Amino acid sequence: MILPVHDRLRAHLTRLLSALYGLDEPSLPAIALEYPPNRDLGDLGTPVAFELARRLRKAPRAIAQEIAGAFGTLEGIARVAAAPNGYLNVFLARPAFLLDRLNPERAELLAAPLRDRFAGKAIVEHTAINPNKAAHIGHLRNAALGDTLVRVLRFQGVPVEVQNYIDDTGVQVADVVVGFRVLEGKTLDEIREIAKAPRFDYSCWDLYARVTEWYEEDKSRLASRTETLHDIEHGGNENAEIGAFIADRIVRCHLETMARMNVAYDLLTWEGDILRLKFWAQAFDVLKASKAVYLRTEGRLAGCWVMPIEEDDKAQGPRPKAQGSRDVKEDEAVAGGLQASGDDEDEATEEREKVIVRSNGVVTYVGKDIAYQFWKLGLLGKDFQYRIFAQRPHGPLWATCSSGGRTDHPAFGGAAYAYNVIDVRQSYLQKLLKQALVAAGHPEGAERSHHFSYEMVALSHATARELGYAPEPDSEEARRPFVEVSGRKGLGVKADDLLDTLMRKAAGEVASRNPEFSEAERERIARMIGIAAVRYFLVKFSRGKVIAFDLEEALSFEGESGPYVQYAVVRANNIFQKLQQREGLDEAALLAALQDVPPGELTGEHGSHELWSLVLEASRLDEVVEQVVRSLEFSVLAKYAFSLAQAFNAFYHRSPILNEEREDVRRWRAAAVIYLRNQLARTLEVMGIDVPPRM
RNA sequence: GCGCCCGUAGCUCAGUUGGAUAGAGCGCCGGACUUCGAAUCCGUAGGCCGCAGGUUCAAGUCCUGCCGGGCGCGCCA
Repeated sequence: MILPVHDRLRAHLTRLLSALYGLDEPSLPAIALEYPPNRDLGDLGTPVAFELARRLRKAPRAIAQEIAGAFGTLEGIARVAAAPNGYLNVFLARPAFLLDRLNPERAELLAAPLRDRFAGKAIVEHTAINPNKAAHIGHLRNAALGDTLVRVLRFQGVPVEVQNYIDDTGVQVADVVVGFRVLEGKTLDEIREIAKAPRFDYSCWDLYARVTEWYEEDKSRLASRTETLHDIEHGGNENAEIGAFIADRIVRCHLETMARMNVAYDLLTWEGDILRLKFWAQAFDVLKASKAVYLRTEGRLAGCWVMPIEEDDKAQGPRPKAQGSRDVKEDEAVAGGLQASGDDEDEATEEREKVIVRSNGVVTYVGKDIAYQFWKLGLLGKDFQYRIFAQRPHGPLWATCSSGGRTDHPAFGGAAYAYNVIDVRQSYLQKLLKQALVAAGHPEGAERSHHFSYEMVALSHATARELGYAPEPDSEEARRPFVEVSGRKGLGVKADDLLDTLMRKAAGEVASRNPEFSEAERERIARMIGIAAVRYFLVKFSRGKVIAFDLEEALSFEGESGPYVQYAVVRANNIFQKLQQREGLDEAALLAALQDVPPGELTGEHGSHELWSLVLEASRLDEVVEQVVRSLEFSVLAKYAFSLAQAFNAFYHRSPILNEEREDVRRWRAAAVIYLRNQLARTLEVMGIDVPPRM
């Protein structure tokens, strides 16, 4: 870890600057720390002298020299130097730096001061797939980002509660119910039978596409959707029972899929429970009391409870589009109110308002979400009941329920921070959520609510073609850079298909290199490699970028990929296996004797800083994680893992470790590689990627 | 119309508290396996960082305007 060094150095420089120039701390510039382009210049550097130049009326170089001259001594710092261009560069005490980090007790001491920076629990909500069909590649992006967020927060010591929101009462479930009952004429018992076959979610995927087609052939058929939806909302009838059954089974399929990706949850929150437990009524009281919403008595919104939308956004001309839940836009509206009235020009001057409760008394989607968000932050004054949804090796998976819950559940909700991992198309709604919090007198709640937004996954033309989809040669679709996924049309790469393909390919690669492996061993390792490939792929792009998913590219195990990083760790591990075999020397024994070995290889006396560069770079994981949490940009983490692996591979190729003849050199190299391997494995863990024993 | 996002090498993308010489993968071309594993490594070629202004000691990064593309804006969810 490098952050303790940053902190110590900043504190020292701050004291130094105020003593040297009589500047009081608040007026000091922030001390930026960076890494000089090469280790000859230094290990850390700061341009602080540039910032002070004007104020002190001195040349940056002179300031840097003064600081260097007055620097004194600081634990862990070997020396400082003023560069001719004005940078102040710092050289670390290299052997101590590495030894500290290889000693668990010392490392613990170093990390301790950074531990208590975060107070309170964070809730991360992710995945939230409509429980009516199989998960697809877009859902995998959500889960991979969400789960990585969970892992980086936990890395920092933040207690995290992972929630998966299940929209069991929405149109999409209703559509599949219509499919089974009306198109297929099935009863609940028959559906139960169908669901016993593997991959029930796949059958629903196809059925859902067929229902959509069926609606399109004759719009009057949408009446059965409306009727079914009504039944589901009210409960106590066969449609509701079927809907509940389907949602339950599909959620179990989704959980299996996500488990394959090393993704797990603490709690499933069901929309049905939010309705049944009248969370909304509670939130509504709060909003009314704080005047955040009010009843419209005239105009076209007469009879609606509305929330004023502040800010400059005077959007008009609504364009009909999406429907669905968290994973909205994949299913475009097929019918029903497709024509916007478009005759409200005369009301252009009217203040913008968002309807929260319709004139018929039914709450909108935003309303339910507001109630949920209030609960997440402990501002609702109401709680769910809880049941155990499934048993897992590491403990039960809990789900909300409306009655008959258990008393021995952990405390859920009431978090200090809430992260909602939902794609960018929901930005508007997420903004309203924060506004509602502010309006209800909880600005700090809004502060602590984060919409983790990301762009969608589309398909490359090549991959769409492979799936049997070819746009009209001269159409607009054909000219676009990618093809949009559509649950409605059933066009998309199913998550399990992708995972199957990846693991099959990985198994082939493993078999060709390790023919002696048992089938079980091969499959186990292939699984780890497959996961590494998808998870790395989904996280390496910045979140604001549309991924044009290309199967061939995702299947690559070479170059910048998850398996590349795994390979580096596996090779490093092999070195130490050999060390044990050849010399009977284990890692602990090797490290124990290190203190007395001349450290020339590490300090650069042998003419190269390469080994030290590896150590320094490997130590930056905590800094990278901090940057990742600050920016919520995980591509940084992926690039870090890759560049570290790359640096190791290059080093490994050039410099013998076990076969090095000079004893001291061999030992320091081995020590540095141990540290690098530990850090790289840790980095992979934060990305949800395992390290195979061999590959 | 208004808001948000994207525009960097042939392709796909990093570069997200403004800092020292703009990077990687893929692809192309050429090299390295009797050595700790070639899922690897080394080398060559490839750039008005969309355009134009501005701020700054310093701009791919911040500000303004424009161009091109995507998304969003409902008594849907």
